[in-house]
Amino acid sequence: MLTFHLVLEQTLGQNKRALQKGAILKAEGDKSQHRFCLIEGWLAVSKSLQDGEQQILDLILPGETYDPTGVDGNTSFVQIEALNNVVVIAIDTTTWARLLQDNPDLRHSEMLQANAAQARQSQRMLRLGKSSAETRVAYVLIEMYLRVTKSKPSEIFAFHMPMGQQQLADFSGLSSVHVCRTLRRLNRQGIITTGDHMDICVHDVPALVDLAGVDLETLRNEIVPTAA
Amino acid sequence: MLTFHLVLEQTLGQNKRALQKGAILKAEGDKSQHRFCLIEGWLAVSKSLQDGEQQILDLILPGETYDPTGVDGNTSFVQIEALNNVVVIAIDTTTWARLLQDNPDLRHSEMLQANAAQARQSQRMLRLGKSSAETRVAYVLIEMYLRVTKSKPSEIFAFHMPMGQQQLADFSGLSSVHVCRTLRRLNRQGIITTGDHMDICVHDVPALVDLAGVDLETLRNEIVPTAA
DNA sequence: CGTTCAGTTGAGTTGCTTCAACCCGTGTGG
DNA sequence: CCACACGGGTTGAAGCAACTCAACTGAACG
Repeated sequence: MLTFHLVLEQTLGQNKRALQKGAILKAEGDKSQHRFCLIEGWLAVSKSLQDGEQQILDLILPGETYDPTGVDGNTSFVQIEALNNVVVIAIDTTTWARLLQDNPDLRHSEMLQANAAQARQSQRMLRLGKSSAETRVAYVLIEMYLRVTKSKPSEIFAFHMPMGQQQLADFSGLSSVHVCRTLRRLNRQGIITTGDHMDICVHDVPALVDLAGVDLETLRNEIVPTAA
Repeated sequence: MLTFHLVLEQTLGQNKRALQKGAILKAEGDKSQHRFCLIEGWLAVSKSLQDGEQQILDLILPGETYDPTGVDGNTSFVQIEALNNVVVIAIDTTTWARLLQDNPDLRHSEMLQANAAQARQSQRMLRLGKSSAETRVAYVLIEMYLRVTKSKPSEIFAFHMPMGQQQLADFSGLSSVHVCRTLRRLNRQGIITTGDHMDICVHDVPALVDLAGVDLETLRNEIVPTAA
């Protein structure tokens, strides 16, 4: 991951773009496709039905990359939104390919990243299809907990998610009202406390892990690419 | 796709394996990872909760490939099951990498394939999170219709899915009972007819497409890699 | 001080699930 | 050849989890 930052900052620092919270990411160049490399802030990748309902497919954290290109190599079928103020580097795909070619470490780390993303998506899909609201919310909290604290000492059980309850709802496939209730219930049971604007503090990790229906270490290996 | 078959048959025909309906695919070699290339039959990639509930994440059709490798490059976090009698070729990952290296066409087609798979998964996730049972079932039917008939003349509106209602339920995130009801309703409305063991015949494509909440041609471009 | 917007809570509704019974085609053993 | 069990699909009845609608709160902001 460090490698990643260094390489990019050095070679492509000039392509850096800062975007306000709520901004929609679009490739700027006319037709050329881009891969987005996130330096700061969070992105949400989402897709929506014609009736306006949207589902957040994945969240992207600093140090990760994303390419919204569709099959036809032209249209993008997803929407990317900045959840807070972000800094991204947009690299057109041919340049990116060259970078990968030249830098085995980057190639390796990107592969791990892709595998992890796939695993996360599978986990969420499983819960979307077969789990209760409580499990879905608990799982999202655990996943984000693991991803946020991946490099930090693991005694910290508090983190911040820059998103509202509506967005958490769009991520976990629930209504915002029900997300609220569920969060409140977890609060009352003393499992977590929620602070200003999605500051999450997990008090009872085992309980939350249990609700989420996961094994913490197994999930970490599956989902967080650092370890490998 | 044809390229794909030819290349593989020629170079790796000896690794072919035939498996009975219901068999679980496992890498056979001790520790080495494999990519599975499906020649005949259908595969289901699934994941399950500890309580036994399982979600089918994707279906794999002849001509497609799948690599179940997890982040740690060791454990697989998904299960692969043969939905009917299948023939697969298992290629260990280093050989596969060499194949990709040497064969630009294969590389290209695999990239399209991967994009399409990603797009399909996004579509399903969207519906899993935000849609009614009717929409989910209709979408699955449309998706499989497009994938099955991709190369065939598009006047054929009938196809076969080698899976039971329980499996369709695991795929669409519903109970088997409700899948049954939904299918029955579509029958009564004259939109489809279901025959022996999941023979699907679509009579009113526009209606089904409408229920699924998609545009047929847009979806085809997004999901079926042949066109590009 | 009024407006706005996210979060919270209650009340009522509904879509899907669960449970259970039943049907029917297939296979199997007496 | 019949009897029987078995598994998948079908249908009804009842329950419940999550949704919608709507009202209220409180913080943020002009």
